[in-house]
Amino acid sequence: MSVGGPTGDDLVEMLAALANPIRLRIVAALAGRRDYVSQLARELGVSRPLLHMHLRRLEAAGLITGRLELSDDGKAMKYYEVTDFDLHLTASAVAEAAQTLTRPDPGKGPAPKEST
Amino acid sequence: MSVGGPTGDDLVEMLAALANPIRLRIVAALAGRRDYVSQLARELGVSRPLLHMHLRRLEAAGLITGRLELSDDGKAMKYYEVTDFDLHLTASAVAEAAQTLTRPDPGKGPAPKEST
DNA sequence: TTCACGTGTCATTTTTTACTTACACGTGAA
DNA sequence: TTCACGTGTAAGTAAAAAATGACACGTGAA
Repeated sequence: MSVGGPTGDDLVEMLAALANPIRLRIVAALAGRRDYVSQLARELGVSRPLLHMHLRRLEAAGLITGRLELSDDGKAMKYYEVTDFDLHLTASAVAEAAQTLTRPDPGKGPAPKEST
Repeated sequence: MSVGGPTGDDLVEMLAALANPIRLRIVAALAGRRDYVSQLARELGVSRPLLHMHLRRLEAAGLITGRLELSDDGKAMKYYEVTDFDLHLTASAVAEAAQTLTRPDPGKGPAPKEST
């Protein structure tokens, strides 16, 4: 067992979170040093509202975490850092995760016909 | 160097391809045995046009490959099978891949202002 | 010929994501 | 008070992904 296993749904969420250039760069930026929102927005060249959205998606997937801190001059800064995620993706790993998928409920019934 | 590395763009494409319940189940289904389109559609309970779209996305990402074969009774069947992909995702691996991202050209200029 | 089963695509709608703009709130310093 | 800098969110639009339905084509068997 490499991963110890996120459920299929969790895996989809993690993959979807990483499957975006901006979010990939966010994770990359936070890989070394933690950072606060406004500063990160400046570094990546994106607007804060947009960054905020991406940060939420990454945090929801469990790839980063953020906490609010008070700086010396009294400002509330939200610092984000990456978690120790470690995903090993192979065909068999995917096969295992897929067993716990609940999302796409195909109705279990007969597949949609078309011609007859 | 762990991965040997898909470029950032390729990585995004692979992740996007896997970040979907149906496609995850397609890979899972093909993990053991190869299969042809119509049969796979029945097994997964999805329409062929939809499956076709997902197969294309997976194949474009290099996760599966398909080839057309002629069955004994003369029918053209397209068989798909998984490739030997092996993605190891960690914060540092992402950081490395992010360096070769070309997609989200932020214009390189000053970050979008808002208040001032 | 017609049916069953295989292949494929085009057109359209529905649903999500991505993104921008504008706003509101709080605090220390000028 | 006003400015600079931090936080967050709501509203609306643009773009991309997902999904459906209707086609067209080919072949062996009834």
